[in-house]
Amino acid sequence: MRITAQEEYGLRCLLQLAQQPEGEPLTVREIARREGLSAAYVEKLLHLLSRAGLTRSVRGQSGGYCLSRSPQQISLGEIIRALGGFVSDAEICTQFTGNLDCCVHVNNCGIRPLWRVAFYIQSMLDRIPLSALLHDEQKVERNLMETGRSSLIIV
Amino acid sequence: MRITAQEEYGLRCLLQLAQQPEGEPLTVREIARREGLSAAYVEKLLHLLSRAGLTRSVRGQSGGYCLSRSPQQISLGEIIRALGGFVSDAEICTQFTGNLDCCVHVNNCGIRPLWRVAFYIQSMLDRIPLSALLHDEQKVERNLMETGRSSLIIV
DNA sequence: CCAAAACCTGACTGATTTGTCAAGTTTCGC
DNA sequence: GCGAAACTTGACAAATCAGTCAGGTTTTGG
Repeated sequence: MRITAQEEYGLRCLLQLAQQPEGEPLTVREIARREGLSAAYVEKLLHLLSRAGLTRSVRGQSGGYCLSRSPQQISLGEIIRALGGFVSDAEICTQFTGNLDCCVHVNNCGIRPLWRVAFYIQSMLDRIPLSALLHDEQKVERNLMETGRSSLIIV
Repeated sequence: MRITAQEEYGLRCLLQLAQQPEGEPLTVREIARREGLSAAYVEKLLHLLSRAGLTRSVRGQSGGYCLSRSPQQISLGEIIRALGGFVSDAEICTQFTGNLDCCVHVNNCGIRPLWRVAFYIQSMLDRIPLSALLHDEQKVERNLMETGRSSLIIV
């Protein structure tokens, strides 16, 4: 249960784009410079994010990448999923690697409640917009810790 | 952001031990049989859990493994940490793999709020005891979904 | 006392994930 | 046009993780 490198760096790239004035693309090279990553890696991450519909590329000499929606309209959940993401409901108990043909606990699976916890976490992240991370740190943290489950949207 | 195989299978082993009558050890071979895993793998997992203080081994001919505390006193957070776990606060921004000497955003790091989200998730799991997963599935799910953040302890 | 049953441990292999490289294609300024 | 600057893409190498193996040590029943 950890945030992968790909998720972290992909999110950093998006945060750079989110700070950009609307409609002005940022080049891969510039993002790479600002984040201290290789241009090749940033390209790979942005390509992943573009395929997921979160970013838009502008080709040609004065091209670069933009967010395809405003930071308010992109959730952390979407981003995490685009970058390698959560296991989906359909995969549960089908990806079993043990040496039985199927999950031993088909009927009242002891592990399934754990998946429910995972989905709960996911739904929490679905309600936090990218814009929430742009604000001042203390404010974000305060909001996150004080608000209850149903008001996790930080804005 | 995914639950690793090690976390899932380790938790399964613990759930087997949790179903055992107090003080009666369960052998690795029996757990392996019930979960459809290899004995070698179960040994590895239980060894990890023992080093974290969650299980206790009894050597010798009629030995096996027990939980070292009751299922009520072991939290999912502890288990996940024992099995490979969360990044800890101290590691943040020191494990940066980019080509700059340190994190570009030292002062008001755009990524740190994401870590806060991770810690929030962790504190949520710290409040869910292993015993919560022993109950009937529907009940667990209902409890999880209906209760607010401050009452996530399912019992 | 000794053999069987159990745990203990570190090395090893295969699979997956990370991150790089290289050779494209597209666009635009001049 | 044409070359520079940008995105596109697939193959690849390195690092990490999952799971196995082999050879221990400890305990106990007979």
